[in-house]
Amino acid sequence: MNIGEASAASGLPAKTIRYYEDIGLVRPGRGDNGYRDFVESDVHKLVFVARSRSLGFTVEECRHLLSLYEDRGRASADVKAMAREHLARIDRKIADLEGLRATLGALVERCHGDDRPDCPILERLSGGPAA
Amino acid sequence: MNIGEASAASGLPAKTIRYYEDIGLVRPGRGDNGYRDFVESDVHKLVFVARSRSLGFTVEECRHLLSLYEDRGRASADVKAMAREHLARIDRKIADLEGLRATLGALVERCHGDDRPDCPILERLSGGPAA
DNA sequence: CCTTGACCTTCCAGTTGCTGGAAGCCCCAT
DNA sequence: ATGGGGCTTCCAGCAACTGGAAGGTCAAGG
Repeated sequence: MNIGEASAASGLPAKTIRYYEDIGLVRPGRGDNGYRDFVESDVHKLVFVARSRSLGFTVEECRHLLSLYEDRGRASADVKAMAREHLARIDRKIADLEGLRATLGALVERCHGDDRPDCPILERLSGGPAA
Repeated sequence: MNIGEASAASGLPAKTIRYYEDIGLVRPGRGDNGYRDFVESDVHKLVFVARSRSLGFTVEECRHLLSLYEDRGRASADVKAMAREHLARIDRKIADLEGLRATLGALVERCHGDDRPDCPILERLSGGPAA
């Protein structure tokens, strides 16, 4: 199948699929006309990568997960370890964002937000105590 | 003062300060030797930008905040609106991450993580119902 | 047979926000 | 004058695509 169908089947833009080929995530065959030719297993891989990406794994992690997936004898412990690491990253990110949210939220609350020029947000950014 | 001192005073790497000059966030003067010459107000701006960035504003937003800050007659409503928008973005991001966390956390829980090859995480990535 | 339009190809550039490194001045102390 | 820092510029690269230009291919309609 052509890249357009592969795109429809996987939900990934054609551009992205070409990019994934560039970096060696998929290796579709080629027809006589030079068009890429995707078989079922290629599409399967694309879906796998799309799902992994949507869970926030980096492309390199996807590559790794893919290789684990294709290694029929691999241990699930490897996968679990990666997933756990990723989970920890997510938790850190959430914590960071919640800190931000608290700080910024407090500033927004204190800003009266009318047409007067004094503004606690700018004051804090400019010179107030950090954090 | 030289870029090194400005860096120490603002907490930003010299490289970053040069970059900020490149994109027009600061415009330090120059000495006869070609060295950048930062005055107090330049450092002040750098600190302002550093704080805004650390609150997660994009560089373009920092530029905007800076111009609002320098406009003595601006309305605090403008600032508040930007901050609120940013707050909404943060909230969306947190929600996304929490969704991820839930999905991935559930998968990790269900993965026994030993040396057997079957793994619910890979199964989900490969073909299970999409989140 | 020719044209039209959709689809495919490659390659180059741009995005965001820096960061690293190379090559080459400059300044100060010994 | 020599050494070691600090300063300058410019070029490249990170992630993960995305947009666009220039051109080849294919199927349908007239």
